[in-house]
Amino acid sequence: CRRLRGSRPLEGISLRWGRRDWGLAKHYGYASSNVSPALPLPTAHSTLPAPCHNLQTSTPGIIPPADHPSGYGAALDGGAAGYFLSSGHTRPDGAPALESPRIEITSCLGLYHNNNQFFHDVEVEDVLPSSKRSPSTATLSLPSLEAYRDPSCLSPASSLSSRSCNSEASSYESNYSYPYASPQTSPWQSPCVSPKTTDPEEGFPRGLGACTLLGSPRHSPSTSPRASVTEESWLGARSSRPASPCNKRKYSLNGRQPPYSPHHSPTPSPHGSPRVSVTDDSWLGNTTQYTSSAIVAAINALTTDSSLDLGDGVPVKSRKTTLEQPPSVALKVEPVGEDLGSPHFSSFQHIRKGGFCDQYLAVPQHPYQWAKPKPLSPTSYMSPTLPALDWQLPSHSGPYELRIEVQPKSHHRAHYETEGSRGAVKASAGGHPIVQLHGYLENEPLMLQLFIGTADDRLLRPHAFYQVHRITGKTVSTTSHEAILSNTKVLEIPLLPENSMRAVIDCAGILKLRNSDIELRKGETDIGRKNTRVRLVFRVHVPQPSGRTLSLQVASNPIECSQRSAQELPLVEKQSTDSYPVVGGKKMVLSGHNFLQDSKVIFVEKAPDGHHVWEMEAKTDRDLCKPNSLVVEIPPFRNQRITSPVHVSFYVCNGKRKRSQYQRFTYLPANVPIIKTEPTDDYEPAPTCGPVSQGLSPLPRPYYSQQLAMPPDPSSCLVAGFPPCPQRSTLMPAAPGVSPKLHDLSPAAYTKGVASPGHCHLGLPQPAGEAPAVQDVPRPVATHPGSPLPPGLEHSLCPSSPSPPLPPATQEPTCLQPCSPACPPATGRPQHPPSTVRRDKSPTAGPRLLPEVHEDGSPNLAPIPVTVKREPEELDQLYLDDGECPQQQLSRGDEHVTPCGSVNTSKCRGGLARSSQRGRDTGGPRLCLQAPGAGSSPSSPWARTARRCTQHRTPGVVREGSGLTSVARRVVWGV
DNA sequence: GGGCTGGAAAAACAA
DNA sequence: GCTTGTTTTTCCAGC
Repeated sequence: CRRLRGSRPLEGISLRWGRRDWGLAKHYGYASSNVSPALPLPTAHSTLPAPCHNLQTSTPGIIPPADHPSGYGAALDGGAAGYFLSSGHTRPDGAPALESPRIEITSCLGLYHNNNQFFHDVEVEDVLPSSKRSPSTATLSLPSLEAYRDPSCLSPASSLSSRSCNSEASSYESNYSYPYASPQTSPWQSPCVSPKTTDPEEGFPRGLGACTLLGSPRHSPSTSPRASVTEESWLGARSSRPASPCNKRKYSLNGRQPPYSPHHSPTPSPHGSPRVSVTDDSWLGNTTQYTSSAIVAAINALTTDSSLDLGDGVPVKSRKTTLEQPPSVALKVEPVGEDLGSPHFSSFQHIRKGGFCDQYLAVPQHPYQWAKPKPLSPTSYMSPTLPALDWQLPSHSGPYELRIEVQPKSHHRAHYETEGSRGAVKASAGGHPIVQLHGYLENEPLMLQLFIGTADDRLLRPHAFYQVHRITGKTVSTTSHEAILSNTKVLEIPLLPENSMRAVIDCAGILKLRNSDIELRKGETDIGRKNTRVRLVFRVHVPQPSGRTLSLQVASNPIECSQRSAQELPLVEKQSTDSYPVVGGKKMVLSGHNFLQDSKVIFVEKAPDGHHVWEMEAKTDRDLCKPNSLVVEIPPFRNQRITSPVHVSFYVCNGKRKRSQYQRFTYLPANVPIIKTEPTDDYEPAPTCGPVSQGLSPLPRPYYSQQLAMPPDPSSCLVAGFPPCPQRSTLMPAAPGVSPKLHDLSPAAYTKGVASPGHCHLGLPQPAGEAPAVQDVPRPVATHPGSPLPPGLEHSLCPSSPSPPLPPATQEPTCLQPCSPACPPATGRPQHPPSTVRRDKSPTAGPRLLPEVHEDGSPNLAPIPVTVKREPEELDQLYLDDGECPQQQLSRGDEHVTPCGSVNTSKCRGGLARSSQRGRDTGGPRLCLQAPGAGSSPSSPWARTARRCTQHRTPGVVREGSGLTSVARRVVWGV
């Protein structure tokens, strides 16, 4: 409230809302981010932690999931309910908590989903059990709606439906991983105070961010309503053309990390999305990422006293933005029924309110469109605790399986707001992607949700730079409806029994948001440059007899959305062979796109730590080379005496920076009978695959480094809120340092539809009918009661292991095995081999023998029997995603960065990579943090600040430009 | 006339 | 600080 009374003219805000944002705000509750610190949050404090599911997991003080019938739902409980119910409109002193204009929101759920049942309380009463009813009303103060851009600046060409709706859900990843990232992540472990996270939909994912909000001073009265005001915002309308560099996000540390509010949690509030930006080329190891995140959190806490002169070097604009604090927001929820008080419900509603993450920004929405009540309201929406969009969900559970019958094309040029639509995503063979829910025998239609997810090596989550775009017209046969969940546009498509619960996705296009716009969002740490791959993520919520909802999710194969990439980068879609004896010599046919006669195929073996152990350029048959096919001779493996399959990878290179993603390949022992596995086309994906995998893709398996690093334990696949399963604790203990990777449900799954171990867990753990899948704590496959062992499960044992038949193994071990080398050390990280090569400084020509990290035939390499490897250290490395060691991961591109593994001793050169290379890095212990900032240009204020800080060993902020190719922004703090 | 597309120039970045 | 190569974003034109 105070914020509204602050420097920013309230009138201005009103105008904005009245003009365009009103509808959205009203529906999505921008208030979330505006929670006033001053609000009486007796419960909030105690329950705030809930929002941050990650934290919950790691924080004893947080509501133990065990106490809750449902997994993450529990987390939502206290926090949400308590917060909302108690916050009310009055302050402790009895004074009205909300002095600023408020919006009375009715049936946020309904609005959110446009479900009738939630739309009106009355209806809810009549139709839904109290437990499923949402609070009748919520009162919001005018939030500091932060459109990612000024409404007036919307490109004329933009269609309403294509207007950006920013996704920020990715914060989840960080949250999720924190518990495992490092013990040092104290900030994360502390109870999250932010009520923001109470939102089930986004709460968890953004938990951190949310927490930050609440716990952060950002909510302090002084904060301006528009925390994320961009230059344009301040100055007014902007041109459709990016006003770069002004538009470039120039974060000040403050901007990202709000100061502490005495009223808030005593524990440092993690700042919004701590996630590190990762692009194809810049995927820095998770290690760094997470560590950095934790550090960021710590820094945040430290910086709250503002004693640090972080402002130096920070663009005024940035300061302006950061200094402002969002208007305080009060959310009043009036429970309709007894159950409304339940945390779940409250949480859900809260989420619907737009989550407290609106601090980031409000995306210009289509007022009327969203305001329309949705006619179809599948029961799935009745669940008050739908999982957040960045939650990793299984693709199948019990009899149900959500499957992508027809995968989308690997390329689809996304359109900008300034452009007209570029049409719906198409299927490779023409037509459009098709999704079907199997095992559902009810007559009630369900709603299929579709959103654009990430396709990098990290956990699947809404893509910050892309949004689904609803396509309409006479050519579109599938009806759809847009909704926004957690700032992520979601297309809702009915799944009708009469259509066999099958939907042709011909109504989904992809909208590209300008990098500068997204990067400017508060809390956004991802970078858009070269982050152009996405996946279509489908979700369906199946109501269970128990009244709960089972949520299934499946992601498509990666889709390259950039024009250039689509035109120039080689893409391997299929490979005729995925395994062969070490002797090599066999011809392998690669199918894909953009192959050239000069294309090179490089085989690479990586050690578990990511080091390249071996590299070999395979011979290609130029005469047979075609744009869509390439014939390559499998090179002999470096070691002809291996006793167990060795997983390697290869990629096609068309020249500098034009490399395909890694593809998997397995060398078999020379004396091992070859099992015919080709042609790939013949391969039939296992009917049931891991959770996140879509498993239907006949396509080859785009090789994702972390595919192999799938979390062995079920819990790992779960949302952060879940407590580690017994198996995990037993088999994979130690995991504070466990890499996030273990939780990663990478795209691996989608290759060949084989689920990674982790995926399997996800899929199996949730007993149908027992409780909402999303709320159930995943259990090891072996323990899963009602789930039959999914066919093809054996594949999950080692997704990366293609054909070699693997002896039957128990599911449990299977799940635990991911970290085992059996699953190839994550190898590839798309498009970065060169970096590694350079690092290795090994000869580039011909086979290279690098220091072997592991011996051939070691148990690690043996696909079976599956053994659990209890080596935390290795896990840490594994989680670096593609198996690259921290150093490697940090050394993206030409930059050589030392991993910032530890807070106090690591020597970080990330953001200062360039400076360091130029001898400006004075070295010494520093904190390496990721933080938003300005361009990475050495001459940029950020870089200068960083150098200065480094040289003087003073805190500073460095952020590599949005175009970071190697390392995300980070904060370098001289110690 | 609007939606789709393919190209490509301009601008922004990064090396 | 300048040059050059890349990548992103905006425009255009044709279907």
